[in-house]
Amino acid sequence: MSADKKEHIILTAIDLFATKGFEGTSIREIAAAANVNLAMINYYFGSKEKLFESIIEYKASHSRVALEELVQDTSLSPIQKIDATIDGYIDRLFGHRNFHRLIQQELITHTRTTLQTHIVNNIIYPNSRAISHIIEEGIQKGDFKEVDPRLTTITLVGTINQILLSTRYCSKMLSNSDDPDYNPYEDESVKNRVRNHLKLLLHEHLLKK
Amino acid sequence: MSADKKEHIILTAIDLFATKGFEGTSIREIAAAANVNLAMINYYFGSKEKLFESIIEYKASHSRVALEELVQDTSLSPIQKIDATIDGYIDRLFGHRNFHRLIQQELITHTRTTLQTHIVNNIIYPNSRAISHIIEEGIQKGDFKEVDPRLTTITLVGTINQILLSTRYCSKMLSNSDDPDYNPYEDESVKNRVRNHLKLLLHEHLLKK
Amino acid sequence: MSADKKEHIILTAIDLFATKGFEGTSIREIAAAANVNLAMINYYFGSKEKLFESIIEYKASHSRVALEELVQDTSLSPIQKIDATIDGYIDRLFGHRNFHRLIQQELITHTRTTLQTHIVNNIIYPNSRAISHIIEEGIQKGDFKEVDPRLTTITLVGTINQILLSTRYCSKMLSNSDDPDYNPYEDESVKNRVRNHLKLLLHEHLLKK
Amino acid sequence: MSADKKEHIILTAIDLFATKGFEGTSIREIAAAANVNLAMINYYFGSKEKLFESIIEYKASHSRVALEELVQDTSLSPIQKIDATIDGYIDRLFGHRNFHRLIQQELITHTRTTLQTHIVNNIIYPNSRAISHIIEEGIQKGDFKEVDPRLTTITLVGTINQILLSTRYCSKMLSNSDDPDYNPYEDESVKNRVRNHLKLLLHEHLLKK
DNA sequence: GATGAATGAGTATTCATTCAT
DNA sequence: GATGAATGAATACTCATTCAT
Repeated sequence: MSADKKEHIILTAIDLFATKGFEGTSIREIAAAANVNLAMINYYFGSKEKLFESIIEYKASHSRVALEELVQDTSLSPIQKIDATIDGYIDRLFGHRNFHRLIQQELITHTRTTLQTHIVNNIIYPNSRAISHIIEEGIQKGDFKEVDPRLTTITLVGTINQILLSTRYCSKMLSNSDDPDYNPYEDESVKNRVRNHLKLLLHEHLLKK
Repeated sequence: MSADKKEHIILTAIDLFATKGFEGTSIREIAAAANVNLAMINYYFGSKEKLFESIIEYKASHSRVALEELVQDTSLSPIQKIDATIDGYIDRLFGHRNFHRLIQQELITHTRTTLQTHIVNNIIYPNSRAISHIIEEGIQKGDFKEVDPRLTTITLVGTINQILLSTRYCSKMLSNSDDPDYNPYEDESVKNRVRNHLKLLLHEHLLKK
Repeated sequence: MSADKKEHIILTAIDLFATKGFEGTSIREIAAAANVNLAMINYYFGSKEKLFESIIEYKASHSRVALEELVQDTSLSPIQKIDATIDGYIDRLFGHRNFHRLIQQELITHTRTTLQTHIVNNIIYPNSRAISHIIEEGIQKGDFKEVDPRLTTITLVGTINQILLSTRYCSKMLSNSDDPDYNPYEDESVKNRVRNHLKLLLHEHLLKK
Repeated sequence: MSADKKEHIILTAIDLFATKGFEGTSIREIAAAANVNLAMINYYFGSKEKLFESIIEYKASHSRVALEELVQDTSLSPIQKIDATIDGYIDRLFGHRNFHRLIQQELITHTRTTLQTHIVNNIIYPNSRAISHIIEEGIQKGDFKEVDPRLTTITLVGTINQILLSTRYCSKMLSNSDDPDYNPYEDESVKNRVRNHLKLLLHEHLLKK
């Protein structure tokens, strides 16, 4: 099968899984939505579960986070790294919100434990730890106050996740909108507002006066 | 059927739905786990979906949030209300984390739109709005800075949600533990740490110097 | 489900499995032939494999062989026991030839090893050993010659099995018939011929002159 | 395709079919085990069923039984022919037991009727009839008693078949062994024992005193 | 001639739900 | 009111086979 077709199936599956959940999506639906033969999905991915794993793998390799490099960049001050992290996170997660929701769902439930361990150990935790390292570096350098680096990281990540959690909730909270067609994640003013809020919040929390 | 039995089924279902997702849980499993007849669940709740709605309803009525009252309490200052909110949220959500995860799952996915609208409109949004009101009150009174009340609310709620998201992630982040049997949510030191972090964070963010 | 219906399914399945093999028979076919709902078979037997096991169990309990008693019967001489065994075997196996073929198929193939072990250890081997015991008793008593008891048993059992193996082969060999509708197993003259042959053969082989 | 490759596929298929049955074996498995392309099997043999037929054909032509010649050999007495038959059968069938089991399976079940007819008419029955002819010749010559030639043949063939039926049964009966790795068919002492038993048995049965 | 890719029809099994009692 | 039995529709998956290259 062409790599294109494989990618097409994966992208289709991400949207469906994100929208209806893993168990709530049948490979029939995926096949229909991707306009490919039902048997081919099993033929090429092996099983529904392996398709899921392929999605994780695909995304992990295609949207590799630049956080590690950021941590080791010596040309930036800690607070500049925090700002860059906020900007990068918002751009990336808002853009890939369906995949992000997929991951969130997988983390909430306790089925497929080994896959979950993989996601935490190789995707989620490394990112969070990188942010924590930046904060620890700032503390060490004397730029930042003696905050709780892990919980500060969780606040940063959690704020964005809370926004991405539900379109409906986000629309109501940030735009007072009940319009089901309004997409707050592609509204630049919303993104800017989130960026400013997080930067303000973390500057106050981290920087010594 | 006795109300007790009904409650028993609901509590059993919450745990299963939270752990395996709505579509990932069969009413057979619920019947077996609750030790009741399979047909009885349909007989009393009507359908699997209606059982889900009953869970929402039951929880909404049994753990009604005291936030509305808090907002209107004139004996407390805004920052005292914020502190009380943090304490209350942590206690309540950590204690009912399975139901909370259930709600989160429902919000992430887009199936059962009307139920989701119900949850957002009647449970999640009112709570968030109440917190926002407290912040707005603090701004109006001149106690708080001119922050973004909605996003500050989202930070408060999102931080706790991020912690509740995944036991595994939480254990690694807050206790450096890979032990699958360790339950961070019943570790008082973890709860205290979260409380202190959030209060420090929000005091800095909200209070004028 | 009524025991009758369960039995009906089992009897239908025996015929189909015997005719088309285990993997060659679908539970769809069984359901159709037994005129029951497809899902009910899985509902009551658990799986196709468990249905197979139920067949074994059912037959084992319904056609318990009287061989053990025969062995310990002190009123009969060893050669009388051999004759009784021949008569009993022919009647029973000719009558239940489809179940018998089922067992044979299961023994030839090496799938479902544990079930096969069960069949050999609990059904086939005990019967053969009982016959061997009779022969050993005859040798010990001085009635029989010093033959190989195990191989003599195999000859007895193998002769009958060879006849039951294939209707077509049996018809050609014993009746010179190519008529596909002719059933040699319900032809009394065939049964008699087999009985006489086996008795003559074994008398010569076993009895001292 | 080279004849070698074709033969390789056939030999691989014999083992798989014998072990797991015709319907229990997929051509995918055969392709994988023979290390050839899946499509090639269909391409060269036409279909799974035709592959089966090719196996029959291949074996029939490669292990053509010398029985016909034996019958017409005038230099041997009837009892010498019987002895030669016993020796030849044991050697050949023990050596090709997988192919033999394949044939047995095909005879037990009633699927593929025309193929079965072919096997009976062209392979099994001619062999059995040849043996019967030897016996009839012995009777005619006055060497043998007036036994039932057909049933005596069945006893000869049936005894060997019963031994070949199941490794497990054979091991338990002839070696009191439960060791799954023990192969009684390559144990020379077992073969000798069978030879001696059959010769003794048939000499007594056939030869006039 | 040989084969990777594709597919329609099939498999066993599980599901939520209904119904007769 | 309560429940064992039953069922139609769906599930993931596998199959032998075909076909374009």
